[in-house]
Amino acid sequence: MLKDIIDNNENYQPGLSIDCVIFGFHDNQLKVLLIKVERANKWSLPGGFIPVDQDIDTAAITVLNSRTGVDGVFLRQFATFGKVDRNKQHFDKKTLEYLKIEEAKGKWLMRRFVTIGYYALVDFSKILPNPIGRYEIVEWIDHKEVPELILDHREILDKALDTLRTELNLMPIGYNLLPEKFTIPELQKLYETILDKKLDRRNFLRKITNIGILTKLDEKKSNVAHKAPNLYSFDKEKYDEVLKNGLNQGW
Amino acid sequence: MLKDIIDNNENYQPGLSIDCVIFGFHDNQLKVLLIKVERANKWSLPGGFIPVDQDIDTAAITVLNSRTGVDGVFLRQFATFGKVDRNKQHFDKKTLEYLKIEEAKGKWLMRRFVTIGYYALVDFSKILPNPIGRYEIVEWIDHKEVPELILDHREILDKALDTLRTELNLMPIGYNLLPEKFTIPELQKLYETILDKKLDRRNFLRKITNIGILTKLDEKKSNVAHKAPNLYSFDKEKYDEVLKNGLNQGW
DNA sequence: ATTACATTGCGTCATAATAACACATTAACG
DNA sequence: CGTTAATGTGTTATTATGACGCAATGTAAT
Repeated sequence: MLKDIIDNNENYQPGLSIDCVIFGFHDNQLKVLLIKVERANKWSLPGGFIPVDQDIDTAAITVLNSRTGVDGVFLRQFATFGKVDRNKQHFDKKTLEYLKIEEAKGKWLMRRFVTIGYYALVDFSKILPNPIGRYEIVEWIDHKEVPELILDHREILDKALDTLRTELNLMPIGYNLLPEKFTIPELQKLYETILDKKLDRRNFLRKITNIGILTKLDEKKSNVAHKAPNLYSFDKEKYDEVLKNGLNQGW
Repeated sequence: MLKDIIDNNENYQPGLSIDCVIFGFHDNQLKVLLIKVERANKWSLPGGFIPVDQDIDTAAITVLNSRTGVDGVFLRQFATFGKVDRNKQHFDKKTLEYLKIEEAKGKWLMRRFVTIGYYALVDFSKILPNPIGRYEIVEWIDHKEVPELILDHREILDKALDTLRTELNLMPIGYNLLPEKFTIPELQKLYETILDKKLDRRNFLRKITNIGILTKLDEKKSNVAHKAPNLYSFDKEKYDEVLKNGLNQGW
């Protein structure tokens, strides 16, 4: 991958990259898909470069798809990061030597890269994290236990989560993060996890059902301790409508 | 400006630009600062390039400042635009010939540029639109009467307005768009203009004052037809607090 | 079997926010 | 000096929200 880009850097948008914050939900935890290259001791967000003949949104889809195998999911640009020194230490001379990249060829890697941040919401159960090459580790990590990340990836992740929190007030969420059938308590946990605060069960039920995007199924969750909760699914049509028009108009 | 960039394109971030949507409010109209180069028959958003030794936010401030003379105002990144063909027609061979740019030197201008969009809110009365060079026309234009724009600038403008509308529900607005002293009806007109819908006077007053960011002055607007409205100012401290914490939490 | 217990489902009530509207007040103007 | 077109203040009905109570349900311990 990197070799391809170095040998053919004319084919890629110079000085630009894409980084994806891929969110999943599992075990009542909001997880983030992170990548570790064996030689490094820090993790990073899955990212990539932009072919000159692709829209940036298309390039983002490619990044997401190459790591998760899924497409057609929720993927949204949220911010672009371009501090002067954001990748100063990343591709320095030492690293180039380590990677056996000729200095002339790798010089452009040492310049400042501006990166466009996208965040994705995916169904954890449908994803098989996909390492590219032998030396790469791809893992879901609880967003509360994210280790040190390279460059400004921590800032990017924080901003993504912040955006998600804000957009939670403007749009419905869950369709892309939960399996097809789910319970209200599960959906509530998702909200609580993202917002990092407790919500009242009863008020949550009222508010979420009032939106009119849920279909109550004639089926209960099985194999659970205590009272079996009812299963729900999203009414895709109404969900998409609300997603388009937004909720909580305000004015 | 362009000549400087062509001669020293090593000093600028390649393939990247910045475009600013600068909003002002005057005569009950939401105005946008647009630029027309004499040779062209289309208008464009004020934009610029990114020096390799500057943060992108800093470069955006520079663009805003060079056209308006103001700084320290509200300036916010809202989206990045990078469709493959977004500047296909802009710097084609013909244009390079017209501008007397050698093809070798101008070649990089013909490639796809990705542009980072910022929007600014400024006090109309404090701005003297500032043309750079003799052949440039800078003008405030009512957002409802914006003529044809170059490239995808129409899309950028629309997205900026859309973002502003959404953020109106999340933050207070007006401090940067209105003069120091203003009336409630003026503030309401601002909201109505941005949202493009009528609001009820009495409900607006209640809601806006309940936010707790307004100071009622012991002074009335003079020289007005009909009953003289009271003057208000923003309580900067409380305003900034709300701006930071947001309003309409939702969940 | 019976009981304890954690969790779900449904409901209540007080309070706050919102939408729709009535009426008095003010200043310019003919 | 009354008309007119604004502003300022208040009222009411409806809806949304926040804080709870209590019964129902299924698991697990006795």
